[in-house]
Amino acid sequence: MNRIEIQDLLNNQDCSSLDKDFKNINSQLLEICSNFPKELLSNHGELQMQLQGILLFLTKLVGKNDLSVTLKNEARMTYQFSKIIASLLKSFEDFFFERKEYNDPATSENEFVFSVVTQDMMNKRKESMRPCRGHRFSSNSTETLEDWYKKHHEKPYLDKRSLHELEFKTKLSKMQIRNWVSNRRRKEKSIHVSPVIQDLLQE
Amino acid sequence: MNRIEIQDLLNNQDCSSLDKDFKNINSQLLEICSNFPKELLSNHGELQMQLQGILLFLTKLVGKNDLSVTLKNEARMTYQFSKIIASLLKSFEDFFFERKEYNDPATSENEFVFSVVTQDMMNKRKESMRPCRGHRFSSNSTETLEDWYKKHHEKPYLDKRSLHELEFKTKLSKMQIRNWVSNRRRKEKSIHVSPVIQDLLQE
DNA sequence: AAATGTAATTTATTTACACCT
DNA sequence: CAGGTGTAAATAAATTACATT
Repeated sequence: MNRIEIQDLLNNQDCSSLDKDFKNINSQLLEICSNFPKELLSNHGELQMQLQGILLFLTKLVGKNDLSVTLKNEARMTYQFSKIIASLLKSFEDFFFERKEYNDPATSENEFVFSVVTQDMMNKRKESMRPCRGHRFSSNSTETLEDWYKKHHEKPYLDKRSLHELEFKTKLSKMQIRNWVSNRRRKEKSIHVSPVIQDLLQE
Repeated sequence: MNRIEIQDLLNNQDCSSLDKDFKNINSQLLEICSNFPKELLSNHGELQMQLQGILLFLTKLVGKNDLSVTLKNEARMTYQFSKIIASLLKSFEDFFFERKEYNDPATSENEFVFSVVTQDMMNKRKESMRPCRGHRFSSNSTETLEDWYKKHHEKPYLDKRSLHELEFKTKLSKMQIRNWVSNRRRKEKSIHVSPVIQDLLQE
C-alpha cells in the first residue's frame, strides 16, 4: 500500500502554490455568482472569458495525478459547478440577445452536470489548511507516541519534559501531542483484550 | 451501537413511497433546468410555485429523523441545489421586469449555498434501488453464510443443495449468495493468522 | 488540564458487478 | 454460466481536532 507517502505529503507541505490558485478560483466563482444578473449585460464577454479560463485551469487540475484525493474531488466538484454556471450564463445570454438558437435541451442536457459546492466547503479551505481533523500523522510520529504511551502505561500523563521530547521527535505541535495522548487514553478504555491473548502477549 | 437496526432497515424495505416522491422531485428539477430560459417569461409564476413546493417537501424530508444517512444527504444536497436555482430564477426575473431591487449581494449571498448533484447521482437512484453495493446484509444472514463457509472450509464451493438452502435461510437471491461466497473465498486469501493464534483457536 | 462529546476526515471492509479464461 | 480478479459504491471503524463542562 502506498498510503503512507500520501500521508507524509499531506503532513509536510501545504500543496502551496496549487492550493493558492485553487482558492483563487473559488473566490472568482463566488464573485461571479454574487454579481450574476447585474454584470450580465455590461460585460458578459469578459465573464465568459473568465469562466473559460477557470474551466481550463480546473480541467488541468483534475487531470493531474499527484493530487490528494480530497483536492481532486473538490476540483472535480468545482469544475462541474463552473460548467453549470457557464451553461446557464450562455442560455440567458442567447435569450437576451434573441439568438434563440439554444441547443435542443434533449441533446444538450445529456451531458449537463450539476454539482454542489457549499459555501462552507469554500471556507474550510481558507481556515484550516493546517492541523486537520482526520488527517493521519506519519507512521513515524505515531510510533514515537505509541512508544511513549507504552512506557508510561501506568500513568499516561504528560509532564513538561515528555512533552518537549515528543515535540522534538515528532515535529508535532504541543496541542497535537496533548490531544493525541488524551485521545489515546480514551481509546485505552474501549480496548478489552481477552485474558487468554493477554497471557500470550506477556510471554 | 445502534447500527444494526439501521442496517436491517435498509435491507428489508425500499423506503418506498418516500423514495418515489424524492425521485419525482429530482425529475421535476431536471425538467426545470432543461427548460430554464425558455419558460422563464411564459410561466415564471408557475415555476416559482413549483420550486416553492419542492423546497417545502425537501425541508420536511431533511427534518425527518428516521431516514437513511444516504437519503438524508441526497435530500440536503438537492435542497441546496433547488435553492440556488430558485435564487437565480428570482434574480433574473427581477432583472427582466426591471424591479432592480435585488438585495445587496453582500448580505443576501451570505446564506447562499451551492450544492452539486451530478446527473449520474440522479440516475443511480433510478437503477439500483435493490441489490446495492456496500449495503450490508443483516447480521443474521451473514452469520448463516459464515457458518456454511466454516463447515465447507475445505472446499468452499456451492452445490445446488447448499445454494437452495442458503437462499431459503437468508432470503437473499442466488446471485447475492454466489457473490458472497466468491468474495468470501477472495477474503480468505488475505487473512493470515499467526500460527500461535491458530493453535489457540484449535483448542 | 482532565474527561467526554462530537465534527471532519481517512482507511478498511462489505456487496455488486464487469471482464477474462 | 463458474471461477478468479479488478474495481465501484456504500458502510463501518479509526484517527485527529476542538468544544464543553
